[in-house]
Parts: sequence; structure tokens; C-alpha cells
Amino acid sequence: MNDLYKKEVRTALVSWFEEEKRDLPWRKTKDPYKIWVSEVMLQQTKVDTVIPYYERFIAKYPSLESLASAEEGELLKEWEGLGYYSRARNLQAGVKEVVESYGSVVPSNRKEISKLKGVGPYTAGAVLSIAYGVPEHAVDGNVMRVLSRLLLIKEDIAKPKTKKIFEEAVMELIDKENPSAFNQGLMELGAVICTPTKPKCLLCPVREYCTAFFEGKQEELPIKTINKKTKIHKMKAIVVEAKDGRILLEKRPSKGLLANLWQFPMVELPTNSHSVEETIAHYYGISMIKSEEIIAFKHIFSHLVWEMESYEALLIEENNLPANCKWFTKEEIEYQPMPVPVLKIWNAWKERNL
DNA sequence: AACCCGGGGCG
DNA sequence: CGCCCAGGGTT
Repeated sequence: MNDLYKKEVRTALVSWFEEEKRDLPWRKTKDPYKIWVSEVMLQQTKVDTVIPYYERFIAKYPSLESLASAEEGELLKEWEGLGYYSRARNLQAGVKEVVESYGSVVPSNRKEISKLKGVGPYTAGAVLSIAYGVPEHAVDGNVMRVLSRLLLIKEDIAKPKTKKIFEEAVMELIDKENPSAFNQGLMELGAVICTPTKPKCLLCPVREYCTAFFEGKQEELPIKTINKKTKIHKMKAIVVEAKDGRILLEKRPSKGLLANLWQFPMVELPTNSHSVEETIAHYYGISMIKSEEIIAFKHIFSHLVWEMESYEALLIEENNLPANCKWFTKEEIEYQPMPVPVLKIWNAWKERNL
């Protein structure tokens, strides 16, 4: 890359961004805390989904201090549906560190900000450049895709080592006068123009500098090796209502998938020798007089699929429950953060019974 | 370096 | 329905 090429690329990118950028809530502020929150949410979810979550979250927790002192259950309820719940916990842990050890000022250098829980190389660079105007790289999947095409980088982006190549490329190209617009411009380009499939090259502000476009290879980049196969778990869940109207919930293990969240009692299929209802009733030590299928759906994420069916059941008598089970009033359930598949069961059940 | 962690969207 | 997307933490 010669100096003229670099200058022309960053000028074209930054002016395009300033001109065309989408009007997003977190682009109205330079508050490092709010930028931080938005970046954590955007790591896992598309912009359109994040917007309402971000608005509610900032309204409820407008400052570092308010989030630091938040009750965890309430925090997770705000996060409900976003997934990756450990990131909400890590975000709060990081925010607490800032309040307690940095006088409520988010650090403005990579070394210190990277010590915060949940702040990795990407988030560090994003907050530093966007909130503080520090010329630091913020390489995410969008940036790797854009640069692999622009500079015809053929390394496998699935390999951890490869990210360093892109970080160095960003540090060479970055606009030191406006690192915020430069980094956001790369990501915006990846989001709206330089998309994974069918990139809109004819609308691209840096098309004339794009090596892959010149060679007609933009659809072949980036190179990425395939990921692993999906595991399938078929589950059946039941909604058990006691005579006093309370509902039985079970707490998930403290580690692993959806750690510590509450769900309806469920068993993995197939069950042999007994019906699903009998198996569940036996396992949880309860009795049921009827069960009826009300909903079926599946829940997908990168390496696992649940196929769940919900049953409703009626409790005749309470026996000794497993230690991780508890009766909740219907009101209490509304304040309980739950996985989306469990929520769907609950909403379907309510629609039929309340 | 490999694996784990949700949920949504697309063809 | 199969497939893709993605950054940080843990092992």
C-alpha cells in the first residue's frame, strides 16, 4: 500500500460514512459507557434487533453507577431475548470495575480498558476510537470481510491468527484525524454495501480501490473454513399448575448453556418405555391428570438445536421436589428472565389459560 | 488452538 | 429446512 492509495481510500470511506451513515441511537452520543453498551449488544445481534433493547437499557441504566448497582435478575430481564447472557453479567462486572477502580471514568487507553471484564480487542478499539477519538483498530467480522476484499487478503478468517493481519492493515490505513468515522465506516460498509453475499459493489465508495472487485473475486472472499455440525437435542417441556395457581419452574445448572436461568420442567427425547408425561411426572415427583400439546418449535444456535414441545398439566398433589425446582406465582414469572423458547411456551400457555 | 455461548435471518 | 452470522471467555 503506498501513501497515496491509503489517503484516497480513507478519504473516500470517511466522507461516505459522514454522508450516508444510518441514524442510530448510539450515534447520538460520545458517552463511553453508552458506546460500550451498544458495542456489547451489537456483538451478538443485528442492528434492527438491538435498537429497542438499547433504548430500554439506557433509559433504565443511564449511567455507569446505575448499572453497577443494578440487581442481577432485573439486568438479565432487560437482556432477555438477546442471548449470550454471560455478556450481560460481564458487562456489569466491567462497569463495576470502572466505578470502583477508575473513579467512574472509562479508561481511554487500550492497556487499561482491556483489563475490564468482557472487553476484548474489538470492544476496546471500538470504545477508544468512537468515544475518545483514539486511533485504535476495531476489527470485527465486517471489517475482516471488507478488508479481505479491498486488499485481496486470502488468509482463513476462521483462524485466530489471521485477525492480526487485519489489525495491522487497519493501523496502516486508519484516519488519525477521525478514527471514529474510519472504524465505523468500515463496519457500516460491511453492514450495508460489502455484505457477505451479493455485495452492492456498484454503490461502493471504495470500489475503484478494491482489488477483489478489480479481479471479480469479491464473492469468493473472505476465505472461511466451515464450522462444526449442529447437535440436536429434542426436549419436551410441560407447564405444571398447582391447585393454588402457582407454576413449577426448574433452575438450569450454574455453568454451561443458559446458566442459572429458569425453565419449565423438561426431559430429553426420546424417552423409552414411558410416555413423556409419565417420565416427567416421575422425575419431578408430581402427579398430572391431563396433558395436551399446545406448541411446537425449534430453537437454533451455532452448535445445538432444541426441538421442543410444550405440554400443559395439572397437579394433583405436591410431593418432594428436586432441589433445583421451585413454585412461582404467575406474577413472579413475569419478572423472571427466561430463555426465548421457554418464553414462547409461557406466552402460548397464557393465551390459552388466562 | 479449540470449544462454548443464543437468537435471528435468509434462500 | 439447512445454513450462516460473531467476539470474548475458558480450557
